[in-house]
Amino acid sequence: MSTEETIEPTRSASSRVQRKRGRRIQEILTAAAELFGERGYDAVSLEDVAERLDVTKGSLYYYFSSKDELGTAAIETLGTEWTARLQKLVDGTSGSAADRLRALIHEHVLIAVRDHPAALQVFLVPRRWPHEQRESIKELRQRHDRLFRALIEEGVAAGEFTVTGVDTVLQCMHAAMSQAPVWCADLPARAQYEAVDEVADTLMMLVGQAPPE
Amino acid sequence: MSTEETIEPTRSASSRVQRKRGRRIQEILTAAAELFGERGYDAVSLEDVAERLDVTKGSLYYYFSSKDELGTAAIETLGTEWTARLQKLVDGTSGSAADRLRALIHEHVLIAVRDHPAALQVFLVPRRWPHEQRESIKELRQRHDRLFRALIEEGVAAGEFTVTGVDTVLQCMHAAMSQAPVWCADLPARAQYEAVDEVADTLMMLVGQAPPE
Amino acid sequence: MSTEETIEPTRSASSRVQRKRGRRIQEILTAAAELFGERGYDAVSLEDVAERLDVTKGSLYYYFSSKDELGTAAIETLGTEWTARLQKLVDGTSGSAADRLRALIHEHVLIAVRDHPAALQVFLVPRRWPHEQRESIKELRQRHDRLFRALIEEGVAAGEFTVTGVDTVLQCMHAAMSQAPVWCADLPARAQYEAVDEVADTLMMLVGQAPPE
Amino acid sequence: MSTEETIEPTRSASSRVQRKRGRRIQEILTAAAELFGERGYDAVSLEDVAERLDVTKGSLYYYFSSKDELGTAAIETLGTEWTARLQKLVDGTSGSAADRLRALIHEHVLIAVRDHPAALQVFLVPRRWPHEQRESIKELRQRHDRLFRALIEEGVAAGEFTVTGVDTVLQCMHAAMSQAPVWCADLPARAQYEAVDEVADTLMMLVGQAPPE
DNA sequence: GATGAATGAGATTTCATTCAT
DNA sequence: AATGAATGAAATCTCATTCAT
Repeated sequence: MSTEETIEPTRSASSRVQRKRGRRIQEILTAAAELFGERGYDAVSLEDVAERLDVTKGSLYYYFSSKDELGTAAIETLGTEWTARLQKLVDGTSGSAADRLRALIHEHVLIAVRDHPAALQVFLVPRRWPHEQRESIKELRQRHDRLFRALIEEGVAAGEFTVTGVDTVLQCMHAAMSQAPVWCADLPARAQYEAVDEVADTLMMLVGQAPPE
Repeated sequence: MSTEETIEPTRSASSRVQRKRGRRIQEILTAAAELFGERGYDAVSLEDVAERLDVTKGSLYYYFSSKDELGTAAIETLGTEWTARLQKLVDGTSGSAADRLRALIHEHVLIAVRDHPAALQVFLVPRRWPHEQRESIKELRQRHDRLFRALIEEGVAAGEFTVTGVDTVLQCMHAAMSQAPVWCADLPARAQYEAVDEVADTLMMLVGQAPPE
Repeated sequence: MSTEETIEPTRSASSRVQRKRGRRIQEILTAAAELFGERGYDAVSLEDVAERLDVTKGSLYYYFSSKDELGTAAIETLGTEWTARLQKLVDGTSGSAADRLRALIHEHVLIAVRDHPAALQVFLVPRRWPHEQRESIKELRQRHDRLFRALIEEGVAAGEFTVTGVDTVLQCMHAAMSQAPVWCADLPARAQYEAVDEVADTLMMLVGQAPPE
Repeated sequence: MSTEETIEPTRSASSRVQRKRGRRIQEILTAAAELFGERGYDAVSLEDVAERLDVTKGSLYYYFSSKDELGTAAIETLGTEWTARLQKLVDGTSGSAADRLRALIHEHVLIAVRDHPAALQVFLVPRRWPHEQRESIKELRQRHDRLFRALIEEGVAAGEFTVTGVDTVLQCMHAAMSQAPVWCADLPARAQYEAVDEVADTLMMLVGQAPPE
C-alpha cells in the first residue's frame, strides 16, 4: 500500500508534466500555424510567434530546435487535425456519394474559412518552403486527397458522377477550396456562410452535379 | 541648323540609351518575377536577383529605388503582359461563348505552365506581400478577371452556361488555373500539354459544359 | 541522554548526506574537468556537462553557483589530486636525483596520457580562462612546479645535473609534459607506454642526462 | 593605341581593386589571428574582431562567410607567414647543423614572443577547434616540423647530435617553443631577449648539445 | 535534491540600403 | 552604369542563470 502511495504520485506527476509539455507544444504550434498561414513562412519571425504567445524568443527553442523544425511541426499538426475532422465527417455520414462529397467539401471550406482563415495557404504553395518541409506537406496533402478521391471514385463507379479525370478534378477542387478563405475573409459572418455553400455547389459541378433549383 | 546637327545625334544617342535602359529593366523584371513566383517575396533576396542577372546588388538600385518597388514593378509587368496576351486571344477568336472561354482558359493555363512556371502564384497569395503591393496585385487581378467575367456573363445571358454565381465561379476558376503549374511542373512535356487540355475541360464544367465524348 | 539519542542518528544521517553530496560533487568535477580539458572553457556549455552526467542543467546550480565557480573547482580538484599523486611518488622513491626526477616525469606524463587525456591543457593556456580562474591555475601550477624544482636543484647542487637555468628548464619540461597527451592520444595502448618512456628520457636531457645505451 | 589606353586603365583598375581587397583581407586576418591567439577561438566574438578593425560585424561577412571560415583563414595566413620566415632563415644560414638549428629555434621563439605574443597557442591545442580547422592546423604544423626535422636528422647523421627519437624531440621542442610566449609575456624587453636565448640553449640540450660555458 | 520552464543578454548571421569611385 | 565596400537593423540561435514545484 505504501508502495502504491509512493509510486502513484510519482508516476502521475511525471505524466502530468508530460501532458503539460504536450499542451504547451500544441499552443505554440497553433500560434505558429496561424501566423505562417497568414503571412507565409519567411514573413513570420520567431519574435512574432513569441509575442503572440507572450513569451520570449528563447523559450521557443526549449521546444523546437530551429525555426524550420517549428515550421514542419506546425504544418504537421495543422494537417493532422484537419484530416481527422474530415475523416470523422466521412465516417459519420451516409447517403449518396454526391451527398457525402458535398458535405465533405462544405466542411473543408468551412474549417478553412472559419477556423483557420489563412493556414491553408501553407498547403497550396509548397514551393516556398524549405526543402525538409515540402515532403511533410506533400504527405499531408496526399492523406487529405485520399478522402476526396475515394468518394469521387465511388460516385463515378456508381454512375452518379461524370468527370474528365479524377486527378485533375481533385487538383482543381483542392485549389479552389484552399483559396476560398482569401476571398471570403472580408465578408460579414452571414455572407460567409452563404459563400461557403455556394462554393460547395459550384465545386459539385466539377463532377457533373448541376446546382440546386 | 547647327543646333539640329548637334542635337540630333545627341537625341538619338540618348534614345538609344533609353531603349537599352528599357531592355535592361525588362531583363531585371523578368528575373525578379520568376524568383518571386518560385520562392515568394520574402524568401528572395536582392542578392538572389542580382546573381541570376550576373550583376551586383548595387546595380539594381540604379533601376529601382527599393526592393518593394522592384516587387511592384515585377508584378505589374507580369500582369500586364499576361493580360495583354489573353486580351489578344479574346479579340482574335470568334465562336460561341463556350468556345471562346475554353480557349481563354487553355491559353491562360498554358502560359502559366509553360512560360511562367510559378510566377502566377503571385496573384494567388497577396497576403504575403507588403501592403503597398497588394493593391497593385488586386488591381491586376481585376483587370484579368474582367476578361473571364465578360465571357461568362455573355454565355449565361445566351443561355449557354449554367452557373451558381459568377463571382464564385470566377474565383474557383482562377484558383485552379493559377495552381496548375504547381502540379504540372513535374510532368514530361507531352503530358503537360494533355494536362492543360484536361484542366480546360474540367473547368468548363463549372459553367455547366459537359466534357467532350 | 535523550538528546544524544536523538542527535546521533540525525548526525550520522546528515553526514551520510554530506558524504553523498561530496561524492556527487566529485562526479561533477571530474566530468567538468574532462570536458574543459577536451574543448576549452568557453566551448563547453553547462548543458554539455549536465548531459554527460545525465542530469539537468538546473541541478548543477544546486552544487555550484555559477559556471565560473564550477570551472575553478574543477581545476582545483584536478590539480590537487595530481599534485598529491606526484608528491606521494616523490616521498616513496629513493635513489639519485636523476632516478627520482625521471620517475616523476614518467609518472606525470603517464597520468596525463592515460588518466586525464586533455585535462592538462588547462594548465598550459591560462590565457583562455576568465580572470578569476587564472590565479587559481597559477597557484596550482606553482605547487606543481615546486616538486620538480626541488629535485632539479638537488641534482644541480649534487653535481648530477647540468642546466642552463632552472626556470627555463622547468618551463620547457612542463610544456612538453602537458602537451604529450595531444600527440599520444592516437597511439595504440602499447605504443603509448613506450612513448611515455621516451618522453621521460628526452626530457632528462634538459638537465644534461644522456639517454640510456 | 587607343585600345591600349582603354584597356590598360581598366585592367590595372581591376587589379588595383583586387590588391586592395587582398590587403583588406590580410588586415582582417591579422586582427583575427591576434585575438584568437590571445583568447581562444570561442572567447572571441566577431564583435571583438570588428571593433579592433573599426568596422561593423556585418562587414566581416563581406569577406568571410562564417566565423569558422574566418578562423580557418586566420590560422592559415599565420602559419604560412611564419613558415616562410623560418624557411628564409634556414636557406640563408650556413654552418654546422647545430648552429643552424639553434638559429632556427631562436628565430622561432623570437617571432612567437615578439611578433605574435599569443597566436601560437592556436597550434598547440587543436582539440579546441571545430573540426574543419583541425586539418588546417595539422597540415601547417607538419610543414613547420619538416624544417626542424630536416636539420635534426642532418645533425644526427653527421654525428653532431644525440637523440632519443626524432619524433619525440620534435614534439617536446615544439611544445616548449610555443609555450614560451606565455611565460615571457610579462618580462621587460631586455629580459625577454635573454630569455629567448636561454630557451634556445636549453632546447639544444634535447639533441645532446651542452650549454655554452 | 532535482527538474522543467522560462528568461534575457549576447552571439552569429542575413540583408536592404547607401555611397564613393 | 556599374561595382565593391560598408552599414545597421533585424533575424536566428545559444546559453548562463533563475525559479516554482
